[in-house]
Amino acid sequence: MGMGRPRAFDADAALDRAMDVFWRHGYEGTTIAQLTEAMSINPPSLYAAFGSKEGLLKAALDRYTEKRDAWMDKVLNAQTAHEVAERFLMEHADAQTDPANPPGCLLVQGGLACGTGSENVPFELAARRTRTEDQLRERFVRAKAEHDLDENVDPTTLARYLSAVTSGMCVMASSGATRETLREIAAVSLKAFEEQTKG
Amino acid sequence: MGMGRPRAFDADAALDRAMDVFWRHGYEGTTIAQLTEAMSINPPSLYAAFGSKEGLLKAALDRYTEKRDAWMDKVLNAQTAHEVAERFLMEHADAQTDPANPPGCLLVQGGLACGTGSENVPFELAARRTRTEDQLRERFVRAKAEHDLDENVDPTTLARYLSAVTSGMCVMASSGATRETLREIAAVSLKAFEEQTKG
DNA sequence: CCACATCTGTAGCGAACACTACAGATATGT
DNA sequence: ACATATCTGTAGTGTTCGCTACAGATGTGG
Repeated sequence: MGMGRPRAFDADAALDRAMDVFWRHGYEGTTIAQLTEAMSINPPSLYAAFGSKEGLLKAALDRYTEKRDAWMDKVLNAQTAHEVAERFLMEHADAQTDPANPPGCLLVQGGLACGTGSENVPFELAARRTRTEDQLRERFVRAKAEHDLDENVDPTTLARYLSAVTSGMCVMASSGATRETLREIAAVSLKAFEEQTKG
Repeated sequence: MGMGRPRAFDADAALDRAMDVFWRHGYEGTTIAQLTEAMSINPPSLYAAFGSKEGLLKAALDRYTEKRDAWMDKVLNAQTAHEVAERFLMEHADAQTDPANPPGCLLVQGGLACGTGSENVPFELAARRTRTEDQLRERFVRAKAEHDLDENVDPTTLARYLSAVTSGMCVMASSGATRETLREIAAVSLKAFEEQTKG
């Protein structure tokens, strides 16, 4: 018994293309026709590989998360909590205005509110955002253990604050905010972080 | 010559219903069927009154902006710039978690990224967000003239920062953040504001 | 070289979409 | 009371949506 005809396209490259479309148009604003064209495959290939439109999104999100984890490693490996916050904010400002990608972040532009039948999509995106928040919190917990952060600092609050600011930057990036504008916001936020970690 | 049969529904009440649907499902996630059911009218009445789905959204946004302006007046009439920022942040935390409305804010949940043919929608929402930002900036310009804010403070930066934070709060509200969580974020942001206005 | 398993491309499926034609209802102005 | 103008409800329109049946292509294992 044979093993069948091999796939004629690279799944990861195709996912990168799909990611871009979802990112630019949101989940519900994206059509299968746009996806198949961007991925240079036909619908049956898409459905054989990913199951459904939502399955494709999840696969794209998995790939997005992979890349993001690698990126977060760089951020989290900074020496101090302050430097973690600084890198996190500034790298976000740059990433969200990187001309190689659509503005903002897939986890926000992908869809905050969806229609009946796609209720799972905002939930899925939120779970990935929470992941980042958790990674930050864990890092700040460690910083407390290392006496890098003060005793009375709440890692959860810090992580939530940074997460909120970068999500807000996504919204502004989607309406054309420049890299400089986002960096300005990041700089102000960093001062808040400093102030918070002193008190 | 007669003036025709009068409209049998209240347009403003219908707009409030439409607003809720757009807010909860986003522009593209909302169907005409959902709208007509929520508004308790039939499609021809909707189209006679508002022209199109996008026309209805704009009318709903106009009504939303009206209410928001009244709300912003209360905020902007605070005595000091610091109190303006405090009210703005805290009222946002409360409004975005008001059980009477869907979580977040129509201007964000409505749709950051839309499909081909609806490119105008994110633009329209962004314009309304910019309006709020402009109102804040003008208020901070005044605060500078009144020597309430220091000479070297940039009103644009302050307004952008507050706008970014509240937009970020919208994202978090959409994934179930509680009022207390948002207030915590608002409190941290306010410290940033204080720090920024000192330096 | 052959049986088989899987992929590819064409072509199109039913359902849901935004939107509207039309006929009847209900007001106004004279 | 009557002509007119606009609204309402029913019942659709054409289009696009996500998705798939099917036949031919292309590989593997024996």
